[in-house]
Amino acid sequence: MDKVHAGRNLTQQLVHTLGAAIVQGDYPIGGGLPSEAELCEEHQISRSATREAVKMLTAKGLLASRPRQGIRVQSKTNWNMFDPDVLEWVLKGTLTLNLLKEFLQLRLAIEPEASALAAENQNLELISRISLALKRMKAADAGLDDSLEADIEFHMSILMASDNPFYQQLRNFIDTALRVSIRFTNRIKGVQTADYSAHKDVYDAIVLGDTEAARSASRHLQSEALELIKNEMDK
Amino acid sequence: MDKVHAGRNLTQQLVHTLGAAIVQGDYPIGGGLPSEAELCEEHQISRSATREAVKMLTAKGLLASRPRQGIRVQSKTNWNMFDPDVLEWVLKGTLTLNLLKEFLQLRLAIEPEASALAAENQNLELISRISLALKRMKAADAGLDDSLEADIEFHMSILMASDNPFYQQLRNFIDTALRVSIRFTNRIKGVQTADYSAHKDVYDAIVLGDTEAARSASRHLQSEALELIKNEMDK
DNA sequence: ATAAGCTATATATATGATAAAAAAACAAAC
DNA sequence: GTTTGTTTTTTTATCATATATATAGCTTAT
Repeated sequence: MDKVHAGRNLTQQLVHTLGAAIVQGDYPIGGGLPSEAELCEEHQISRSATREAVKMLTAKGLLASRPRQGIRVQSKTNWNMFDPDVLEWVLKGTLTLNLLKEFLQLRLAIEPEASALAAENQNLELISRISLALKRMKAADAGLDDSLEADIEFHMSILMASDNPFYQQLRNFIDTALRVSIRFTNRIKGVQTADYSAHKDVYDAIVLGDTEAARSASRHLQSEALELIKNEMDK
Repeated sequence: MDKVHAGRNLTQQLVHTLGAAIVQGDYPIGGGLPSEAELCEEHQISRSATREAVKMLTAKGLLASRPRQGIRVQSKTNWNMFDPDVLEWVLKGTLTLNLLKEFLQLRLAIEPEASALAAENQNLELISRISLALKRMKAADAGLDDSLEADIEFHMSILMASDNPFYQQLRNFIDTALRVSIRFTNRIKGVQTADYSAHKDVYDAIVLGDTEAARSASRHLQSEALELIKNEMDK
């Protein structure tokens, strides 16, 4: 069995194989994929499984199919970039400094506002999770915990504390992106441990209920990372 | 033929019927849907069509299915809220002032930053589209164009001008949400025509390349709408 | 009591046949 | 010669049925 797809059923295997291939540009946008029958041939699976995979990719905005016209790759503007699968394919397939920059430009919008909401709402239970994540970061500095996991946990708990389902839904999105892009950012500079105090600033502002300070501390944290990438791109 | 679903094939009809029903809470979260076979019975369609619909809803994060366990509704945190279909079902099915507030809290993060990026990038071709939308808004004030369409076009063109694929991808999302929620916001106060000058402020700052002014003008525009909702909720 | 094995039942997969849709080729009318 | 209407053809869409596989719950051996 294909180790990459272990644990998945045939349909899901094909979804991931095709999804990654499409995003990587193996099939021309607007142009056609192999026909249903040819896909069965190529991948040696039944029409049911093939059709179900195509339908799932259609649901994610990557494909469209019509009789006589075949299966076509949709234009990029139709791709559900916020679908964790699609995002993962995009990041793994075409990760560049420029894409990383664009991702950070989005976080620069999201996280400061989420922090501000967290400060405003004062949901103590959700805020305590931020505190725990911060402790994990400190422990990671001392080599007692995983730095990446602690960092992710911190940012996830902020999104949760916003108490807004739209921000909360972005957890999967940011989680996926952080995991994929971390090797990139870490390679550039000693990012992982240097910014504990910057993270603490965000937490402190949230605990105090200082909306404006939370927004600004979080913005500071994000824009530093963004500047790092921009500098790297200028080289 | 069911007029609501005209023009769609059977699979897509079932996707929308089930999607709307799930989001509205017709089926218990975590609990089960009718079995595959029962769904065929109920909707009088074949297993292929039924399975393909279930797979599409699975791709959107609403369902999960396993042998012997059946088809289950996923918890809300797994729903791809940024999928235009899901968003439409959520907004149409459960639109409340609170949900509208949460949506505006997200726009408050996105649009100011998109405006800032637009000002920074100075992509003249994309910026000219904002100008056209603004002209349409003015025309709409004089009854010569559709107010809602012009307003949507304005906000879409700003997202495009950000020149960032993640922001651009939010076009579908914000487009859907604006269309559904407009009857709500219009009902509250004379929102539609009053804010031409506020929109123009955003455009002017972008044209001048004044990043900070663009952010702040856009933020002002969004937060006014948010305050309106909050006041309404306090009544 | 616990773990290995069995059973029942749901989805997963395979395959054949038919329907419907739409592009392309063709024919007719003007 | 261009337009308009019709037929052809190809592809997906749908249906029906058979088989495989996975798993929750039960059974049984130890």
